[in-house]
Amino acid sequence: MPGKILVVDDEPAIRAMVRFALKQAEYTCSEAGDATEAQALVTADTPDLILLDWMLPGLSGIDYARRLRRERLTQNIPIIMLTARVDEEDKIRGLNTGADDFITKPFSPRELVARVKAVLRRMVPMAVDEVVVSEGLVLDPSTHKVLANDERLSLGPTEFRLLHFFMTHPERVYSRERVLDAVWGNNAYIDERTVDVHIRRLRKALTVSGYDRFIQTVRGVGYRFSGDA
Amino acid sequence: MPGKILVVDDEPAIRAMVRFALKQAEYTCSEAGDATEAQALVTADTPDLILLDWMLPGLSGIDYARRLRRERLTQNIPIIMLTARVDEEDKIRGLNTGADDFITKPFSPRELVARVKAVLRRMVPMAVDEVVVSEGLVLDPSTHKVLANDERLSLGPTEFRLLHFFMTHPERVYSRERVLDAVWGNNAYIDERTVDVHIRRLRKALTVSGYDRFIQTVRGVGYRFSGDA
DNA sequence: AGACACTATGACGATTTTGTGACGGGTGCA
DNA sequence: TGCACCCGTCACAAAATCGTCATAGTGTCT
Repeated sequence: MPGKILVVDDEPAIRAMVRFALKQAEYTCSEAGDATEAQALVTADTPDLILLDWMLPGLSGIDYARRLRRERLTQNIPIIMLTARVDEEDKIRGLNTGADDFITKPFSPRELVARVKAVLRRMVPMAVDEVVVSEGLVLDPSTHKVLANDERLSLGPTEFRLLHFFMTHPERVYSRERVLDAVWGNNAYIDERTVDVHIRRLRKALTVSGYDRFIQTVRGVGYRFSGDA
Repeated sequence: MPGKILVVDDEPAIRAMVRFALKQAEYTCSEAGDATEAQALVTADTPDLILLDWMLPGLSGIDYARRLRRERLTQNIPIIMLTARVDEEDKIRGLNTGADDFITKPFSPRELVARVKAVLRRMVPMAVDEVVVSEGLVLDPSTHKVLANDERLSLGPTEFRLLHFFMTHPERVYSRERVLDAVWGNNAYIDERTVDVHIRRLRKALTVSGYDRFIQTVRGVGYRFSGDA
């Protein structure tokens, strides 16, 4: 399950509490005391969610949130604002921060985790899959796009899953049965030959950019995805 | 926690109990015995949350909730429905009331306050008024206008929110379920295919200026907003 | 070479998914 | 009250994808 969370607050006590609560819920978290520190951590290892204190020394939480929203790389990261008092909430709300939620101090660990879960569930779409790359072949599950040498190629759902499976399990031969389990699901009543057909379709799609050679047939055993012939 | 809460119930005993419990938790509250009274109070001083009895003399709680949801000014106010018996809950749930939570009578003051707190906490800022731009497409939430190549195009409220969502979450694929959550709200009981229809309407609106290509359908998964084909 | 086993490929009908126009209901406004 | 608009749902059309089959092709072993 996903969960790198960045906590930005200048009060160590708060950070400690938050860290404890998040650990409890099996989230990993990193901490920063101000926007500068935070930015360093963000670029180093992009978090899945940011807990951001409203009042920060230096660049304020609001301004930092705006900045994050403007940058392409970070604009999809959900932000939860931490505010000291409730009446600040309305103020902030009117200030075009891109906050996805607010938590008012003081808050309980339970409350914190509940909100984090809610926001992650709502904002982070689908699975937090990683982009898979293999010698010029790029497969991105979150955008559902496949690029072969910067050239976009279109695959059907099954072909997409098939390629995804092979790209994440390269250099190894898989029997048709195993492929069926992995790509179609562990309990599909599908003829094994069907795998051949989809391999064929996938190959055809990859051929236009010369990547069909990546899919190799191992006679009597199955198929393998590999960079070398 | 400041919170103006409107209690709508025709039984004075219930109102008294609720009033007491809420005062205890430092909420201010106003009371109404039917929808007409309630509406007067709502327009006079918009509450932060409404406790609404299911059965009311005159306009029923369900109908009143629906009405509140439809009006722009009140559609963001969370509503907690009070029901007499548990099995009514499912019934109401299926009726597209916009209720955010349910409480079954009889209930303890403790439970009441807990639910009220929870719902208020869950309130997510809907208005993030920042102009969003994407390759000649300009969307301004504050004026509620959309420009495509300086050409004004008119969208319905839902289409507007849909476009806003996609423009602020580009590239990624979103399932119909996610889109419903994000655009219609987390607790709308709406058929998933409705998303298709609104996508269709949005596409038609964008077509005149050639921006319909931005909305791509990913078969078997959902939709994506992206500049490149 | 010939037989055999396995794989590649194109076609086809069936199924699933999406696009689209229409309808009825509801609301706000004149 | 009548009108204009917007919404959610439906039924049907259109399109994409799927799984299977028949057949051709390829490799392997004797």
